[in-house]
Amino acid sequence: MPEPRVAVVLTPDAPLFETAVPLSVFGIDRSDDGVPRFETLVAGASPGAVPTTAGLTVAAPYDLAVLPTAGLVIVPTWPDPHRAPDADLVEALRSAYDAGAIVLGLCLGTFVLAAAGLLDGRRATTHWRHTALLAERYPQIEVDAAALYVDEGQVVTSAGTAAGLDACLHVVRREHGAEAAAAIARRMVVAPHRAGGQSQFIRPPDDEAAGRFAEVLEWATKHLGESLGVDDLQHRAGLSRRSFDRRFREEVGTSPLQWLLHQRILAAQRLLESTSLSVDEIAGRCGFSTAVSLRPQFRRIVGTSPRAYREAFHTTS
DNA sequence: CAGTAACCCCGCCACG
DNA sequence: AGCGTGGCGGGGTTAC
Repeated sequence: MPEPRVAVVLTPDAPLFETAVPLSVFGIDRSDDGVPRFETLVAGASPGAVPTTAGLTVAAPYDLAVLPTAGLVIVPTWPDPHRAPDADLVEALRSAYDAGAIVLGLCLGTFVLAAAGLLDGRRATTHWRHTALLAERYPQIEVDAAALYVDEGQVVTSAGTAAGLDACLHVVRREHGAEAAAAIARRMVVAPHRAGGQSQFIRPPDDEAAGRFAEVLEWATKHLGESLGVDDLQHRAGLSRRSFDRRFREEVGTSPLQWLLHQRILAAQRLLESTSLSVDEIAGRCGFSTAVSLRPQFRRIVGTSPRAYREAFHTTS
């Protein structure tokens, strides 16, 4: 099987962070973690070197001709929502779409997709500062200002900056499975599921079962202190134990207990960062019976002891 | 650290 | 045949 080809558009006056987000997800070889390798091509929207918002200048090795050859095309940003995208970018995007490519617009990249007509009659989102402008200029788009990202199948759009990361991971998950997405998230050291909960997620409307699953996960993160077991989650999901285990791995990319342990450790890290509670107290609040049971898990997942973590956090920031 | 009890979780397979 | 479900077994992991 050939490596899936991903094209990332380098836009004029590129905001560096937004451009780097999809490259960090797709452009790094993590095949040693079981993640598929992507052939990631950076395509310049205009020839030559491009200045970035970070003050440095970058050059793209490819041009817009590669867009129609890619299976996934990402427009990470656009410099200014009032500025109309160039005709050749719009055209390249359209032919990529017509060739069957998935098109992903992050942040203001949504405006480029809109200009290409790819969002007509669909739901979409963009950076919260410009959702009103998007809705005003494109009344045929159903703008969802509350969504982190919106999945319309062949077209996916995300809200500002960091939500682009969620959208990229979502596409990996959809196309290559939760296990691959979880592995990437782990390597990038981001939470595979936003701490804020699943309520921000806009899922495909037909995905009822997955929505129920998400509800259970959100409930679990709010009751970590009650030392829930896997059977508590299973019971709430209303599935048999066997089906719950199976579905959990498909949906989340890890086993229920391992997920729970990760959530507990994440909670412990937050408390270590933001409070001066004793490790014992923190252990209790995160669902460990004592600090004794917290410590080995903390070391396994974070790599240090709770105390060392707290100290390092406060001296680094 | 060591021992034991409890729990997890995934292959296997029968069932609808 | 194909597909999702769920009981069972038990090696492996985790809790105390």
